[in-house]
Amino acid sequence: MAVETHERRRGAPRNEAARLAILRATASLFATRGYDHLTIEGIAAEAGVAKQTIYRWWPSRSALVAEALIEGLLLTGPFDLPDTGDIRADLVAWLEGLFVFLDDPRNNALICSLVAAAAENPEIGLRLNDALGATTLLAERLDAAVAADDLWRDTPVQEIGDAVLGVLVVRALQRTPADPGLPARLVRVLLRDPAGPR
Amino acid sequence: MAVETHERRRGAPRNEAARLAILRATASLFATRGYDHLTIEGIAAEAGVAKQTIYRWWPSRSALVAEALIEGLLLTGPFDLPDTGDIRADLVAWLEGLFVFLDDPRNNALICSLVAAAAENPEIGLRLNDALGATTLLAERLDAAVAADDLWRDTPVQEIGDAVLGVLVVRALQRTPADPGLPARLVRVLLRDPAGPR
Amino acid sequence: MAVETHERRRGAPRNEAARLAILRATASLFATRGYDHLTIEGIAAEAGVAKQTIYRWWPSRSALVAEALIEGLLLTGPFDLPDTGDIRADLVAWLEGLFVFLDDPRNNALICSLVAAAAENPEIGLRLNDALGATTLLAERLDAAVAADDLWRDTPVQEIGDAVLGVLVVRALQRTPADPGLPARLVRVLLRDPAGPR
Amino acid sequence: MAVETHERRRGAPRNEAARLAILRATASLFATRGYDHLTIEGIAAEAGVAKQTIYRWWPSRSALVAEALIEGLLLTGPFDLPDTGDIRADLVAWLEGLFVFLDDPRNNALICSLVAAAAENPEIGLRLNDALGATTLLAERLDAAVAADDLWRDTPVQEIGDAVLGVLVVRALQRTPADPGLPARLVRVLLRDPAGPR
DNA sequence: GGCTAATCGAGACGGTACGTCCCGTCTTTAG
DNA sequence: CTAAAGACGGGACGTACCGTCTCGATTAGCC
Repeated sequence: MAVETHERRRGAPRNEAARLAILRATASLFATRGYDHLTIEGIAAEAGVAKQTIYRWWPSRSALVAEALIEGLLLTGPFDLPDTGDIRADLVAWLEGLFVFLDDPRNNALICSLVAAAAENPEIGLRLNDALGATTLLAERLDAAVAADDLWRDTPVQEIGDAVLGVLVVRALQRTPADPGLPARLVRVLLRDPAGPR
Repeated sequence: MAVETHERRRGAPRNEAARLAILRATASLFATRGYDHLTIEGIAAEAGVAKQTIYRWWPSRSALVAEALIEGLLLTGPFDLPDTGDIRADLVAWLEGLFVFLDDPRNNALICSLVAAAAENPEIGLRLNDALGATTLLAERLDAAVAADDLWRDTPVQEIGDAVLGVLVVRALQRTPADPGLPARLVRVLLRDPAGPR
Repeated sequence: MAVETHERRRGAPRNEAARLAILRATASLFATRGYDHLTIEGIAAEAGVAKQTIYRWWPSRSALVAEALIEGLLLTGPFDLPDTGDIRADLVAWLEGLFVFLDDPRNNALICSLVAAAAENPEIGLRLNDALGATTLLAERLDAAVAADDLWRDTPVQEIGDAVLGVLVVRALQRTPADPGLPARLVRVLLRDPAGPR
Repeated sequence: MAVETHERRRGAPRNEAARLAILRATASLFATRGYDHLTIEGIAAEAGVAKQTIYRWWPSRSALVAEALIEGLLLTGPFDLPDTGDIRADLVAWLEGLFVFLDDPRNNALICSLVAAAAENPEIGLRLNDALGATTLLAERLDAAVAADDLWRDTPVQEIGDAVLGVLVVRALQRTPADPGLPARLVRVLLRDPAGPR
């Protein structure tokens, strides 16, 4: 019978309060100052912690950001994806919400900072989908729509998710405000209705 | 007309050799060391130039990168977009080339560095399209295809370009190698053939 | 004709005010806190100077102390060596002054700190003689006394100086207060009068 | 009558093996790395002991050195003081041995390290005499010589010992190699023969 | 030709953050 | 109660760059 022997190490165990304080300080400073300007010393000071305690558990600044992102401390999402039965209308509404979010320069800067962090740490790139809901919410909804025959059977759900996230990232990097028709046009491209106009 | 308004100042004129040496040093160090690790002092040393000469003409590190990008010193492209008459096949071939490019970790790192620089400087984000050919090449080709009735009249060319660039960026940030079918699936999503299977 | 071409280096010249502020801060902190507890960061802060400015010109903490010692910022001396014609009486008086100086714990600590610094940096050891006057004052006086036939012709002046300094150092390290007869006994040993008692 | 007053505490008794390992590690690291560079963590690692075990029994780094010195782990002496009947010749020979010892830079560094430790801890200063034999050996010999009427009755034995030790310390701090005549000149100063030349 | 103004190299400077080392204390498991 | 293990807050280390500045040297236009 597989007893969990769990060979307990000697010495004081890791201080969970310190870990949380560090991640929270990371999130707070990341949001207010951006990824550049985010310093280990600043985090340590904000968290009331010695620098070495950070270096003991995280190999880099970007790893801190990745963990804070995973813990949901960086992006408050999810951005609700409505379910009215019309998959295209729902998607347009969801994208409109995202573009409104991006219109606030502070949010735009937040996304840019996340992208900068992702450029240093692949894990952040991988988690960006989840964090913005492009994977969890969108993929589930698309899968359901495919199952309900609202979309073609061979719809490449993964690629659509990447494209949505990609457009968001690219527009965030360009700091161009979205024009009102953008969400609809995007949906028209990504979920082209076969009965649509030639 | 066209009077030489350029009111000639007194004193020594700007040293073009220094300007070029600086941009070349920027490009070289950017390619080898990445955007983080790119330092003004390093560029000055590599270019055999005083720091002040850099600060005199560029406001920031990212401005240097932007100018080097514009001058075509960072990305050797363009990645040729073939023209066989079949817009979808051409696009698939072009994307395959880009994903092969991204499969080399050094190129992937280069793109990530560019994205990191873009996160600091919107101009770099705007130039990324051009640099990767997503605007110039792709948009022209799509416009031509629309004109030739190979694509719907209302095809949102701009959005497709953003989506293509976005997918490339997102996959670069995730460092995931592309599977062989990806280019075809992407083209199927973005340029859905209305005569395709339901 | 030997013109002093004095090949002038380019770049800003060394800031003499900063140099002095650093040495003065060194002296001040050395006197108040002791050699251990003397930190580069503390000196930089006290002098209102960047750390790098210190590291640019001095290789180590002990080099700072050595230069401060040479500049006469550490020991206020000289401890006057009286000249009444009686070399032995003069020496006794001088030593009494030195032992009174050592009786103050702060002065004792100062000497111990200097010895600690000398243990790291030979130059400090070499300058200790001068700083305490054991070389300049004492040696001159002894030489004069030899010339005046008040001491044997073969009196090893250098060794007497070392012995005097050595006794002071050893007693400082032991923190033993000097008993009143010590100076006289020392002089009796070092400048034994041939007509003295057997 | 020798009652065992040593009120036996509860719990595990002090681990003598650990104590010895710590002192031996102290001595080893002190000899190889010097007093600065001697760290509690280094000693603990070398001795295979927890830091707390050191802090439980010794108040400071210098106390460790003091105890290692007392246990004879730091200086291998004694440097034999020959006894040929001629006190002056014996002393010259003994001093020559000491200066030869000091001529090896590693020994010189060892003495400097001891002096640095003494600057922090008076006890080490007090033990230095014993350790170098300046007290035990020299003082006994001088006392015997006085008793045998080879030296004046009022010879200040203590001061001569301090002077010898002092000269050694000062020359060690100056890192000046001794010239061949130094021991003889020192003995001439310290044990001046009244029948000597004027 | 002298004057003024700008550029350029070199590099000193005050400052910030880096990542590492070690301090002395505390907390846990083991004996 | 001792001991090994090791986490912790703290402080200083020596280094790397930042962006600004002060130099001497050079190169133009202007009187």
